[in-house]
Amino acid sequence: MSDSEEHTTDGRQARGNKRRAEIIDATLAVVTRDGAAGVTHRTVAKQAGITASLSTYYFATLDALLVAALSSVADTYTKRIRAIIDGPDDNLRGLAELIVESGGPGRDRALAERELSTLAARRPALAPVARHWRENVAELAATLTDNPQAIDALVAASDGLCTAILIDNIPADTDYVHRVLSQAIGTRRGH
Amino acid sequence: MSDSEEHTTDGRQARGNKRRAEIIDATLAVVTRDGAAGVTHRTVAKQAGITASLSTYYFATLDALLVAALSSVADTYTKRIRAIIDGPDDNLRGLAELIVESGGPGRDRALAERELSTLAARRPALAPVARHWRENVAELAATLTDNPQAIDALVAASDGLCTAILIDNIPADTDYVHRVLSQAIGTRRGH
DNA sequence: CTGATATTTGAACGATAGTACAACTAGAAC
DNA sequence: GTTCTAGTTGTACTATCGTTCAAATATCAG
Repeated sequence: MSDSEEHTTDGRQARGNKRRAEIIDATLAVVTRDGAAGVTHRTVAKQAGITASLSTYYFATLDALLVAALSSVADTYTKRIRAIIDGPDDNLRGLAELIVESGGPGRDRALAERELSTLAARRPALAPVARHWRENVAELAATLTDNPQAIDALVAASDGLCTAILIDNIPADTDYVHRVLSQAIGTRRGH
Repeated sequence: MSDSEEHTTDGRQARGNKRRAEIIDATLAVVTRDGAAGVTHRTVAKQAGITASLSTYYFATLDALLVAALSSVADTYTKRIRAIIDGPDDNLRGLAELIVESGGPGRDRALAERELSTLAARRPALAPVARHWRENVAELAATLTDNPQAIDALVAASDGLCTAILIDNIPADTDYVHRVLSQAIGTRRGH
């Protein structure tokens, strides 16, 4: 935020944006705890420590709220994956670390992303947002290989690994996840 | 059903089981249309052409109904995958065909399975059921390779591919899916 | 036939939801 | 200061929900 913006911005706009973000955070907390089905204006308001009227003031319909919250998760992932791609470290390992976060600090994010793609399966309008994650992972994969099948396999495996971690089907262990990803993309052969 | 069972079975039991199955089918239809969140005794009853009281008679709580419906999907997948393993054809291709069904005749089933695993991420009691799919696919993979990473990569990729098909991110095409699976398991090298 | 049991139906309760709306407060511009 | 606009609050409506319960009907066994 440049200085010029700071002096000309209506303070109420900033307040509104901050409040909007708080509501979205609260929504994601509710999604994590109760699933997308648990998101109501009242549950979110309570979680955010505000009145339900405020929630409806900022998000006119429950639908708008849900879409905004879930879309914000897609944005977060985009940023994270971009950072991995642009960073100095091994992209595949970075991806493995991101996936492993699904079992820890990134659990709410992973759950929300999952709710989004599940919702998108029934709501074509949401599909583009849901595809972001895949597109981002595909972009990262393209830095590792130019084989289309390998790229697609890595994208699919990444998704499946997140789910497996969410349901405690596999260990949230970076080395393990890295090995599976390597297998999928073809840089590791078991025998 | 053997003859002896037919002569000794209380007709009311059969009626009840049939009704129970109808209600579960209606539930899955509602899941497909509106998601798990759309499942209420009333919506299911309407879908099944019965009264809501009947729905609550057979499934005492909404939770019991949801769990039963989603679990039945896991059973269906188990049977299908078992049939592929036991069948005469190529297991990997059979798996590809099963995955491709997610975009067509098996869409409701795939959606329900997805709702189940999403629910299971928040409900540890459901996790064992949600893991069935994975365990079944892993068993099928074990007929193709004994490399643990390859097995895990195939399981993860299968899951991810189903999702991608559900959100129209990839073509529901058997050859394509088969190629990606082959890549993941390591039987195909791009170059 | 009677008594037991399974199935079916409808009414109703308390709770919660989405949403609408009006009044009030706060911030900004002139 | 006044006027406009954004933010905040509380009330209330209609609708739906999960669940409970009792009555009626159908099926089965003796």
